[in-house]
Amino acid sequence: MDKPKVLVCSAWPYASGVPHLGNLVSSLLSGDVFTRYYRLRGTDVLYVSGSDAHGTRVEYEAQQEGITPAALAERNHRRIVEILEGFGIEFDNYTTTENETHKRFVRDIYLQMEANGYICTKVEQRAYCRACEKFLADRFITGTCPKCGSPDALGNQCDNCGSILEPEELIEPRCNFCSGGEVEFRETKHWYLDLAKLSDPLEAYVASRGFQGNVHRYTQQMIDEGLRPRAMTRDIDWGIPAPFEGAEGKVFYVWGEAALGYVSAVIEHFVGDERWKDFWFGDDVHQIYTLGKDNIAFHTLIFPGQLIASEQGYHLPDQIAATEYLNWIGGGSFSKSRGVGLYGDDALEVMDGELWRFYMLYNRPEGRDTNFSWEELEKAVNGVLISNIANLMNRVLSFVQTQYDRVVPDVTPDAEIADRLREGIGLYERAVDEALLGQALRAVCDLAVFGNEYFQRKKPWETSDGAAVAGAIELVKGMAILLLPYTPKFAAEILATLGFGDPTWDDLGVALRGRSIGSDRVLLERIDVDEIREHVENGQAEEGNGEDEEPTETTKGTVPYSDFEKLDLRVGVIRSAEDVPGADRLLHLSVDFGAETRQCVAGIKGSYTADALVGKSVVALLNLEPRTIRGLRSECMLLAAQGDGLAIVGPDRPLEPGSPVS
RNA sequence: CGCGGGGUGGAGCAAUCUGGAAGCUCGUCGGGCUCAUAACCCGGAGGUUGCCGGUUCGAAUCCGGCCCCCGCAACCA
Repeated sequence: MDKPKVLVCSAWPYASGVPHLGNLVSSLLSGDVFTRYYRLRGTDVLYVSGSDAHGTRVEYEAQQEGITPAALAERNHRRIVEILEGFGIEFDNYTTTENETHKRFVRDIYLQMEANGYICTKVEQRAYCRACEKFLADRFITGTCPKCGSPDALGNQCDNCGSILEPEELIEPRCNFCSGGEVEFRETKHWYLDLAKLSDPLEAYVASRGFQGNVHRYTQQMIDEGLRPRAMTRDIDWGIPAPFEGAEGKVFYVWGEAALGYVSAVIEHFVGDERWKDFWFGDDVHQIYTLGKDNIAFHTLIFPGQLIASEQGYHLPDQIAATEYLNWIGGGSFSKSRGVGLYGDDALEVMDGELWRFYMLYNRPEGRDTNFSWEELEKAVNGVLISNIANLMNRVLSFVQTQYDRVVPDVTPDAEIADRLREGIGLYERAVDEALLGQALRAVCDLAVFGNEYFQRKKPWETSDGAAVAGAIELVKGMAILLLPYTPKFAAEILATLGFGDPTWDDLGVALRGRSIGSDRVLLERIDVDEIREHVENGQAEEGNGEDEEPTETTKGTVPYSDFEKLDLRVGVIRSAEDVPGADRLLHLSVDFGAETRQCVAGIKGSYTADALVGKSVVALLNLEPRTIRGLRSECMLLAAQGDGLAIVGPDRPLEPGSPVS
């Protein structure tokens, strides 16, 4: 890669929430490392992304909170910007899909695609809720599965039997937005990107880029299945209005417009000036995209397809740096509602962003999914970064400071070090070229292991071996430069002490012999993982407990008795309990309340097994608004106390099922 | 038979494409050093590479079958 310009693009975080560690390492943080690396090398780099403000999820979350989608998106956008700052992730333009430049660009490019014949339309039957007066995405419909008869199949799939369904197949479909509204099917017209027509140019494009590993696999899989037109419009309110004739009231599908933000964000950055074209036309630019594996097809097929269809001659993505997943302890996906995982804002509260950067990049999921673990966090931060790397740097710096009066011995550094350093730099460069940022970082760690061994072996405190000291400090400088993209603050402090206030890649070749260095001691403090863990787990307990949003104070304020009276609390007996397939915390219970038996989906599997629950007396809230969880309708809520694990609340002597609680 | 990824000493990984003495980091046990943030260095123990079968002079690696874990499909990259 030796192009004069590099455009780095990170996948757009959804404004329906805030990014978690997995989001960060896959997209935003990886992009930041690339950007810092190429900038360090003197390349003209631009780094863009933004918050994806639109779509059903934002609309849904906003409705749950009772605010407008725009307000929710704006609030989350601001939170994301704060998180980026906390992790030291710096953009040239971090915008949102709500900006006018983007909206205008999306309309224009779609009209170009249409004019060139790459947009087709299709009239289809789509689910519509009369109560909500809107069309529903497939996964917002629940009904009875035509294959297995489970009453809780979703519009796109039945979780019970695993069948892939079409929404029309559901028996007695219901709306999930308003919890139970009747669903009917109405005809509606949608505008499609004709990927079938783009198939040949896309295959040629994919072949020309030689994508590696997972990117190649996922893309090839889609090509092999045959590319089909993909709907780019939706019948929802929140989004960018589709400009096609007859498309009034329809908006673009989020994935049909968010990626176009890679272009519009560059245009916006250069405000009216033509320089944006240097990054989007011609061959002097190399484009890198950072994302997680689920996003691959959008970046290798749909987005390039859109650019090709516009026939404007846009440069197509060169490098797709897609990671596997960073999962939570035990291997589950991050999920805010289940209280699984660690989100950007919470992470920054318990540990410095710079240390998180190191941890995430050291454990960057390349080649396979990885799991977060406290042991790994401690190992990476205390063991590798602090004890090994930072200690070596401090060891050598303070040696020169105290034993050589801050002057690097003016002798030729030991060639062994120069060789080793050159080898390490080579490994690092090749790894970054292949988007293996974790591997590149490990090359630096290996240099630190070597450095400690070398210093020990040479014993300069006994031998007064100037060449060894001069060599060691060259190694420290080299490692610090290699670390700049990863731990920018720490590396810059080391380099400043060595006299490199504004370091560049070329400083790798600048000899330190005979130079004076500063007197600062650059130390990183070791972390107390147990304490961090405790903070995180307490925080999760608070959130996982109340479905109520934003518990602002420690006390929740008072409620009038009339409000309490509204709660229909009763004693029930659990008659049956079974695991919910594929869910790690949920149990599907049948609870006897005397007059009736209700089903309940409870997130208590972590503390109770299904078998242990049968026959247990519990207290439950019966008139809580029913909710469909993982396709199963939950008709009541068990009360459970949250402390050291969960404890189900029940009567303290046996009572008739159905007895009221007050 | 939905698609994909993976199973290698206690933990996390490398080697698998291109078969040829099973390697690294951490932990553990023992020793050393004292320039450095109780850091750092050296040595030992610990694996029949998920299971079964096949190909081969030789299999972690190739082929076939089976078992298990994870992800995708819900507010997720």
